[in-house]
Amino acid sequence: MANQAAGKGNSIRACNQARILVAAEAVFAEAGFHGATTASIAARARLPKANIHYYFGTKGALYRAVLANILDLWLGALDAIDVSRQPADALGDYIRDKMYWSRTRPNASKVFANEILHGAPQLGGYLANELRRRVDQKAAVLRHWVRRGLMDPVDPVHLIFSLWAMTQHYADFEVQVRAVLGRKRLSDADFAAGADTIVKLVLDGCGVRQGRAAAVARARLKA
Amino acid sequence: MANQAAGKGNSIRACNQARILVAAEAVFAEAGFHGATTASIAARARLPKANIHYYFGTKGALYRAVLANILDLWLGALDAIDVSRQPADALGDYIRDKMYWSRTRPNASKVFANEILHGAPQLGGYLANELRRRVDQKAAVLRHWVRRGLMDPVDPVHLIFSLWAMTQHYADFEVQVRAVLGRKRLSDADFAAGADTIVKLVLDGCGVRQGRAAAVARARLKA
DNA sequence: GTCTATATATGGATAGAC
DNA sequence: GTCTATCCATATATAGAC
Repeated sequence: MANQAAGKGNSIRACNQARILVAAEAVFAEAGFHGATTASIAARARLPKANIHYYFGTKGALYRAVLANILDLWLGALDAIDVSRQPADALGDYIRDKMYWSRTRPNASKVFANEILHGAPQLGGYLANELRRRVDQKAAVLRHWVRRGLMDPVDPVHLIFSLWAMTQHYADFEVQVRAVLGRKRLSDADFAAGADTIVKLVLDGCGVRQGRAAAVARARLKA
Repeated sequence: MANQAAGKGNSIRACNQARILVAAEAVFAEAGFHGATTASIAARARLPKANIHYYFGTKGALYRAVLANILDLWLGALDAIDVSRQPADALGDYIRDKMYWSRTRPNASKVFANEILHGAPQLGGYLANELRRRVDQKAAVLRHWVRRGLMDPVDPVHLIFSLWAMTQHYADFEVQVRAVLGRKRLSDADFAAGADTIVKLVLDGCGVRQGRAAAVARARLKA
């Protein structure tokens, strides 16, 4: 009887926790940490307010759980920038990947942006450690491509900042993008046009040599 | 007597209002609208809390006053993109101008970013009207340069989004930039390196023809 | 015109019934 | 394990003394 209750309880638990996390991400994205209320999160999750505290203890703990989910997403994205690949493919894929997340998970991007905007009180350690190390690795990859003559000498870390800025803009500043484009909702075509523009800016802006041009650059380096 | 009192009162009034506005911009930037408290704004302005309400009525009215100040700043920046100028100069100046504001008025940028991030409840009208019209004008200028062969065909509106995103990133995501660069404080040199990277990305990314190359492009168009 | 002291509302958190 | 009812801290706003 206890086991059955526990089994059923765990199932309800997992389901309710997931519902709360989804609702919380949306509410934190819309209103920020202080603007979000446990009542509004509960209402969106269609659960009584006390359940929020039952499952996550405090509003702060729930917020940290939402952030942890988002970091999992963010960590994977930089994988595209791999030294074994062609810079054009790697950078193009990374940009389109980030735009995919801006389109499909705008709330995740907004919660992250809000956290950074207000001084990263929860993520300070993550930025200074995991993220910094990861960016340093990817900067080394970009420097390698520069040395091999596959792209112009561009400051790799500032380039990465620009990649983040341009792609996340479509999630974080979505209201402004919609207003300026005169759209009620951003379409897939809008995101594609944005991605194309960013890819061209970055590939031409970094002087990325593709195909025959890359081969010529390699040959020149050997001579 | 009444005049003297009024004169003195107006002077104190102007001074206190200005102090409150400066303090409010900083607190709204750090904490967002809901996170900011009238008490913390008053403390930063070194005035009693009740003065905030005496001068601005409500917290919301004070917030709108801060936003209005920021829009004055923002409106001027796009002036650099003028049809009578060379695209390289215009785009370069615009980028360096925006970076200047990110460096010297990061709080203004953060308050604006926070407002947009959370759906622009106050600025929705401004975005759909003034800003949209202004972007449309500047997009026409960029299209003109494209037609004259001075730069590659690039979607002008998405290009403007990227310009905003890359430059404002250094104010809005300053904590992340600092953490990744391993700085306690961003130096003028850091901002200069960022600006140089963005200028190169944009000028080369848009295939902006300068000097002799521009003359060749013009000659080709005539032939 | 300035500021202290307070009214009122909201929201985070919890006790205790079911 | 779930939820109603309630406590208490915080924050906006104001009344009224100076």
